[in-house]
Amino acid sequence: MSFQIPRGTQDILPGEVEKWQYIEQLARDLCRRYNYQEIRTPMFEHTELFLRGVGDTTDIVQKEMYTFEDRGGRSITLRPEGTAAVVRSFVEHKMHGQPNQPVKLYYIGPMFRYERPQAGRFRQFVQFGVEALGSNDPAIDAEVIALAMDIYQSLGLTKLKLVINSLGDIESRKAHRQALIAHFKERIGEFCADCQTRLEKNPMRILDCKKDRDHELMATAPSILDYLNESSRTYFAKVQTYLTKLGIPFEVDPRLVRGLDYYNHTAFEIMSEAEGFGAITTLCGGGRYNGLVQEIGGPETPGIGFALSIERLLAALQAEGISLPIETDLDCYVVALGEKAKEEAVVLVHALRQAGIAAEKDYQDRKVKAQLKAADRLNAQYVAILGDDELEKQVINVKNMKTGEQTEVPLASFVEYVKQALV
RNA sequence: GCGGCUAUGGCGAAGUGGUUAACGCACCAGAUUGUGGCUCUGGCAUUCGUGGGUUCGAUUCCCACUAGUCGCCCCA
Repeated sequence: MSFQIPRGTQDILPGEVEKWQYIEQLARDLCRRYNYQEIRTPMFEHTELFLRGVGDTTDIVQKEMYTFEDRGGRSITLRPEGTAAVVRSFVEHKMHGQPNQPVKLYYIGPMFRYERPQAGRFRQFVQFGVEALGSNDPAIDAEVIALAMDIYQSLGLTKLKLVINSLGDIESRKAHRQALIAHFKERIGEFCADCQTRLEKNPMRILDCKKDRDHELMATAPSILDYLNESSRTYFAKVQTYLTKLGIPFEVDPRLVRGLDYYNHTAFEIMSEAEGFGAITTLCGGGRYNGLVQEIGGPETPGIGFALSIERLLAALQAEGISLPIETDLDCYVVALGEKAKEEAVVLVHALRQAGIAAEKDYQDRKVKAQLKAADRLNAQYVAILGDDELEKQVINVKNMKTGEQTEVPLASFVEYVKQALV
């Protein structure tokens, strides 16, 4: 009997995990600069939260949730996204009453969606996301977008495309919805089955259809931008002004519609335009969700955020041929030959480690040559060789692996010597 | 949820209805009885994703399942 990892999940092994750590660290550092603080919420929540938060007409809720009943008879769901939980926590802990407004939070952790795995799509994947709650200033929209771009650019990605749109406020959306229905209604029979059901449920999504994108009615469809009321239009214009001032290039795409129900006003996506990136090009998606806090039971509070997947970020790095500056070198490898020396090596390695030096020794009872080879494989900067001869003289031979130079050092000052040499 | 392709040692990858399953990398050992990265020599799959079927005989043919992969839907 042997076991396999569950479908759509992955083990991140040494050699790969360092990249994750690097990216996570970078994201955390940037959040500090932008003054976003980490929040950690559970990996599962009451199912109802997602029904209300994400929206029960969305695909995520309708067919992608990991939902189960726990032993207490509660319906529990592994979180498919991060925003609903953050907002839940915001409301539950009454963060709207905190002195520092807006409340700026970030999270990083696994999300779960029951989907068919594909390039850049997993059943468990890691999202990094931020949420800014409590401000209606278009500047915060620009800040959130800037932070997302900053992460990608700090990693060296260049083939990026930022697409933004405004979905308007409730009033604007309503007007647009009516216009869309009127536009498509008579000839909806010429569209795909999905679009036909979308007409009544969420006509905006028709614009996002991949199958019918070339239909003549698509080009002439009423654009949300023409239905934005005064305040929505002003808001969107301001966001664009800020982005321009920040030197962030963007493209307005009136057909950008996000799949989660809670979005309004600013919506954006960052895509990779790298060659051979595959069918899924979206690296990051986000937008404003001004009604969500209330929907979750809190006071009327505006909010905006985004989420990006580390898996796709890594894929984009690979597509652009970028390798991260990851250090895994070992400082010192202690080679020992002979029983006495082996015993002493145990002590020496420990002493090195206590002094803050990354040290290793052999545990496979290998010959000197093989131990050197192991040290070489570990990219050891120095190798310290200890045999009976050295022990007798109370010295140890320290070899610089780059230059090949070897120095005889008194055992008493060995740790200090290595420490100095490494500087 | 739907469709295409794939599944052979740690990795990559040949191959055949029939006694020993190429090769490369990696790994181990030796040449070099205490010194790495080069070279040479040798070693390293009771077994070809799992289960079932066809057959005298299957890793090779068929079916199912599982998984990967690419695409659709959707999304991060």
